[in-house]
Amino acid sequence: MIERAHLRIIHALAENGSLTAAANALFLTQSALSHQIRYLEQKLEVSLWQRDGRKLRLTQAGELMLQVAQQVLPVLEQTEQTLQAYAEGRAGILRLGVECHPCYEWLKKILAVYLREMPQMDVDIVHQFQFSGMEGLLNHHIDLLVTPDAVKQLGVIYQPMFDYELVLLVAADHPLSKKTYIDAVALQHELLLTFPVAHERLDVFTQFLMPAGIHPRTKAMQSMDIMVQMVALQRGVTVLPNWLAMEFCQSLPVKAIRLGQNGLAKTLFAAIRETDQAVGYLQKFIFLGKQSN
Amino acid sequence: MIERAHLRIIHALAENGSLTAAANALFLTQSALSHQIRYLEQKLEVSLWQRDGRKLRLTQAGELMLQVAQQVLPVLEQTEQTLQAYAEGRAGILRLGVECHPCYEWLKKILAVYLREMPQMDVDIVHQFQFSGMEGLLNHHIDLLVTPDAVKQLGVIYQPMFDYELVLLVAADHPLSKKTYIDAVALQHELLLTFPVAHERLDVFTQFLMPAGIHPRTKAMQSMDIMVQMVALQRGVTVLPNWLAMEFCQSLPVKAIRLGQNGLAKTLFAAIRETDQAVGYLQKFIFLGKQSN
DNA sequence: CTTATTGATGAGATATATTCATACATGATC
DNA sequence: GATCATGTATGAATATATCTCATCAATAAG
Repeated sequence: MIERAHLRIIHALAENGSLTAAANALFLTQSALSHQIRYLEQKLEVSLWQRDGRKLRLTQAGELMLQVAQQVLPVLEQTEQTLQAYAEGRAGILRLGVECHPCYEWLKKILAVYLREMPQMDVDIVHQFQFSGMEGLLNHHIDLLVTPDAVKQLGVIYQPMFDYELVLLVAADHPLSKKTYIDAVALQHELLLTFPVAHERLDVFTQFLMPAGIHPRTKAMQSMDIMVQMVALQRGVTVLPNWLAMEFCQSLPVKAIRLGQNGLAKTLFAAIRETDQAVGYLQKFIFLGKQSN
Repeated sequence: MIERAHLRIIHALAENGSLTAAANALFLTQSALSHQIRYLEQKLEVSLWQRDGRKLRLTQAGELMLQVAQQVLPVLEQTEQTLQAYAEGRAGILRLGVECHPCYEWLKKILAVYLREMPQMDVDIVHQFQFSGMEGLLNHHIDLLVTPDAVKQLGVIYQPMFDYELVLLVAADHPLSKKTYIDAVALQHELLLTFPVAHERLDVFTQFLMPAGIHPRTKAMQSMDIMVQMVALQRGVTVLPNWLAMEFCQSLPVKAIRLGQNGLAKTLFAAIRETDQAVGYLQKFIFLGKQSN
């Protein structure tokens, strides 16, 4: 019944004083506006304006409609602007999932850049999932999962973003600190400080220690900073991404050592639903992620 | 760009779960909804929903649009209802003008009935005008003028509403109280209590005393009740509409006497702008006014 | 594997909106 | 008070938008 066009006409009429002027403002003919309102008046059985000399005067019904126009039109215009921003990938909520500690540490770096470049975007970070990050992605709890494991999954595509290497962190005066690389056996009698997750989810176990049948003592710790402090005090060793290890080498008496002769290389992937390939703000995140190398 | 139809579709989709169900709810085909949204998506260059299996899932943009729909649609529906009420003359503001004391007294009676029958109507009563009630009517400060003078005026039409007679009110023990009617001469030596307005605006002067060349002493009074009290105490006489006089005769020792052999007949008219002839709530007022006889 | 349900899409039919031409009304100007 | 400039109303023709129909594709259930 009442369409946006009608609100526009009533508003333009009030704004411009005459139908002719309103028609110009709307890039239509005076006739079009007259017909439109006449049609609406017939439907509503109420007149919205009266001729008063050669001007038009809004009736009480017309005044009501003008109020409504002033309430509704800005909402629609604002909505169109926001949708425009969505279209260009500038606005929205980026819902990210992270499952591993290195992912989270890397994300902290990249996020600052993302938020600076996308001022209208909000970001939600989810690290607790009922089952897994993948399940969260498929259930639409998140829209992008940062993960080192590109497990084949229907409807999900992976994009590599960031390459890094897992390294051993030891005290500068630790016996192992002279080596350029170490084998798994070298860790047999060390205390390995880890994050508090199942060993199956730690690459150093699945890809380095377990294949060699080595099972060092471990101690789970909540805070990475305290973990590194303890390493510096020769109270244990730990495994970190190389770029994090580098940072600690600057400020503390610790050293990073390659795990195995060829190192333990990893890649962080962005996993998104296939249907979301074209979504601007996801593309932008992946683009920035790739640049972080 | 975003039309009411689009909001309706998004809303119906969220409400009914599937496009087909939404289409039924809107009495349209599923095809129509699909085409509409597709067109909007092309214009906005943003997708509003995604197929998820054989259901549809709103995107973030779609969710935004749903929010807007939930904000805007009720406003438009409410507006249509109110306009419906306007159309049936049930809602609006009745802006009344009154210029004479009898008019005002009569209005008080009739207004209670009007407000009871028109619960959605507001009433404004204006009795102060820059120049005249007629000017107020033509300037749209009021929409209906209650007046005893049907002065011809272009663009204004009059409808008779209420007939009454002006009568003389005297104390029950006043010498004149025995008469069935009096002539103007009989008032020559009486003190005439009047409302505080120019004599030219009082019918008893213009239509009874002045034609006979009689100029009794007068005293202007603010309150009609006190005026009548003074009449009862033989401190003067006054002229009132017969229906008001009747009421006082019930409660006080006063008597009403006809002015002249044939009485001083008056009619209250409703004056409205010609352009407002079809306005429901004005018609209703005039209808009730006529019934008050 | 088949079937029922749901959404997408192109073509054609229908409905709606816009323009054009013109009539009508009004207020200003000479 | 006749003329002109300005503004609105309206019928008919045209342009545009919307809807339906027929059909395909995808999917979930039997």
